[in-house]
Amino acid sequence: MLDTASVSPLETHLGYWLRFVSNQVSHAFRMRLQEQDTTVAEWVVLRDLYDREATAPSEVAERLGMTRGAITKLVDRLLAKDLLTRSATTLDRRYQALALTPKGRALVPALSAEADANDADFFGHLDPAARTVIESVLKDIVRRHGLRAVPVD
Amino acid sequence: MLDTASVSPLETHLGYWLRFVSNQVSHAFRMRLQEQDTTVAEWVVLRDLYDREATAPSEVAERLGMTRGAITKLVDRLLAKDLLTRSATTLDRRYQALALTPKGRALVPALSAEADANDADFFGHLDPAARTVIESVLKDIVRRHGLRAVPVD
DNA sequence: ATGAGATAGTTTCCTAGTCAATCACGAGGC
DNA sequence: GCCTCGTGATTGACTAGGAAACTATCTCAT
Repeated sequence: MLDTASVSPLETHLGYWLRFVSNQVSHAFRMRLQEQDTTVAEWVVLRDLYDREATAPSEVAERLGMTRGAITKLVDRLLAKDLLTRSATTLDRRYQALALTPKGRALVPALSAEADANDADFFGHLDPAARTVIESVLKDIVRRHGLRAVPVD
Repeated sequence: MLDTASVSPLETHLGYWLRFVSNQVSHAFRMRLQEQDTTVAEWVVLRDLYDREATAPSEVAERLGMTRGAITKLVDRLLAKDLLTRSATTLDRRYQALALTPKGRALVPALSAEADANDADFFGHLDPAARTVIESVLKDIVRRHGLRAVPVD
């Protein structure tokens, strides 16, 4: 018999279950988006741009918790798909202005519906009390630890 | 003013908060493990091997929800660190036997302590009732949706 | 016994990130 | 007015993992 006394099982950690469920939710969402030829990262950027007139890549990076390099590449892909535009700004030529194209703007509600459906699929059955507990605990943890922004994956 | 009426904010999704917190927990854990020169994926494999005499790579892959290819590479790294051994089995020469080295075995409790500390850091303050609610809800969701195994990242 | 699949592991190619170096631009001290 | 320094964006090197092709081995029906 192996001596395993000093090591607690992974399943005793709440973080384990959190990650497990979170990954399943994300994976299911990824599958949904795949049918719309979109990735989760792309969705998050499109969503971020949806309620702003125009915004700089570095601001998007900041809000989404990604590096500027990642945003550059992500934006390249979205440009290729004609979902957004990247244009120079007049005031400070270092900055770029990102904005959705009509095509990009039109896509967001459809993706948003997938997000809603996915969330309902996993959490729709929760009774309101439980949902409230979870939501407030998670937000509280974010408040305690979390200054950093939206993680993507 | 932009027309954003039809699109619900991300923050209304429980999955958003779940991912947010889960990523923060994972990130903090990654930082802890980094000080021990270990990655999360390595930890999970070591932990998996800890309470088994020996096991085949494909079984590890199955249990951890990774591909066999990923395990091959992960095992290569762990071999290089002298944390486990890979040896042929006599009965079926396709199979390999993975087992911890003494060094690997000795490392696990230290890593486990980090995992405990990390979990306590994020969830230690929860009152038992809230913790119970969350745990049971998460496990219930896994039961409903989740046949797939432990996600790594 | 042998040939057709099934299975274990490895390898190759691809993707999507990070990090660090670099380039372009602007601001502020002198 | 310049020079230095900070900042925005891009690029290249690197990493970890997935998908699928490939190799070796085993199993089983004939």
